[in-house]
Amino acid sequence: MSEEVDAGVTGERAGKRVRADAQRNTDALLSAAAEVFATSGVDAPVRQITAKAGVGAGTLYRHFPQRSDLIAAVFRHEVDACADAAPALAAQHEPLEALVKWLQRFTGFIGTKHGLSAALHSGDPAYSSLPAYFQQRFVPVLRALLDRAAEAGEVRSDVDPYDLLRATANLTLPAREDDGHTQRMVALLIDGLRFGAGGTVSGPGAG
Amino acid sequence: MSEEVDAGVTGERAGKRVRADAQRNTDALLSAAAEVFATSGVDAPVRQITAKAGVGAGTLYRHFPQRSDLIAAVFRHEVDACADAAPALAAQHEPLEALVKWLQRFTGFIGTKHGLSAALHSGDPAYSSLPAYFQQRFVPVLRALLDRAAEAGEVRSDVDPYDLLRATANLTLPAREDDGHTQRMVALLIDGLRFGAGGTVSGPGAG
DNA sequence: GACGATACGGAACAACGTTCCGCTTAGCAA
DNA sequence: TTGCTAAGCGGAACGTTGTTCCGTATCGTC
Repeated sequence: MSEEVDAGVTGERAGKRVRADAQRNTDALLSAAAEVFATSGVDAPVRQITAKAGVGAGTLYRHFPQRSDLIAAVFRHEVDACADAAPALAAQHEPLEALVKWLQRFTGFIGTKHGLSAALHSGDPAYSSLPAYFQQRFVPVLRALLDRAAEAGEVRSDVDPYDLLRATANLTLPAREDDGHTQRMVALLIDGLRFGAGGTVSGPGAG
Repeated sequence: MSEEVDAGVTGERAGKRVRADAQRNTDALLSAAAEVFATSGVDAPVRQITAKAGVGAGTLYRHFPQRSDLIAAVFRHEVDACADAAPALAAQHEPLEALVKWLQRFTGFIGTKHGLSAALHSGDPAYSSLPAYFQQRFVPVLRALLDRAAEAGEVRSDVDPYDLLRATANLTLPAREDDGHTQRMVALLIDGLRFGAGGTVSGPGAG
């Protein structure tokens, strides 16, 4: 799932040995960047990251020539964690409930990524690999949840998972403080999914 | 509708006479900013605007101490134009159709404002006046459309206009190219509105 | 035409992303 | 252990940005 994307970032390529200090600094940078991104967003000053990691600017640019490389590396495991949560939810809950709960989990994940949306849509080709990874991890997960709910007759079957993924992310990312707006609007989207579904129609309120 | 927001930006305050060169430069800056914003987004370098306007940096900061002042002044008439389109739509179309058509008009307006979303949600208090103006112009307009459609039994009545406004804008702004995603997702939102409404339930597809 | 108030322009400053290069250090061989 | 070499390191330095400041130019009036 991450054969090409990984190479050149973590430095654990097959044919080359990595010097110990290089690996150490890479890890320190990833750790520091994760903290700084969560605190100040992905647009945080580079020097803030290098200072926290205790390395020079040159070191950062050696390991992550593109800023997107650093961002991608930091977020990849969070993406994986969110995607991997879906099977458990599907096993524990009814189809619609599992779908709703995973979307809530997804909004929780996206909600901490301030500034990421702007970066993704900045038009800078350096960020082009990020949406691809998001997509290839999340689309199958959401498709499975949607299909299961559709087979149960609880949601309609004509909605593209990628559409719903983008829409949910777009609704979530711009929120600064959690005033319930995101949850209400995602619930509204889910009601839209249920509208006209084959199953029983009970009433609004998906969450 | 714009008593407080206007003062101090256009320079046409009541008690003070404005020097001719000051007014000339204000107009030149507004005109230049409008062009630059449309071309390079609202994050365009300040010097690009001052150069096009043929003024110094000091002149810009004198007339627009906050960057948001300039942005607000440039976009205000576009906001007004969009808001003012609602009554005509309401007069020409059925309640639900008028609501849908105005939301489409609204997405068209928002769709050209690349970078504005990031600015609005950057957390910088300097931009706090912009959402206020958007809100005070658009919320009453959308509320009227929603109320009319709700009275006709075509949509539910428990949706806050401001919520719907933000959601639609959030769905629209991040789009780089128009692949129909925004229209599909706004249609899904509208289906969510129709879900559980008092009137007849016909089937999905609001557009 | 002269005067005071107002506004102008661009140099100057601070903070940023990014590059570059002399120095350090890890890894290996003897 | 010692010495060698290539890889890697740190931070100074550069260009670009937003923003401020102040000597100078201009406007409006007498």
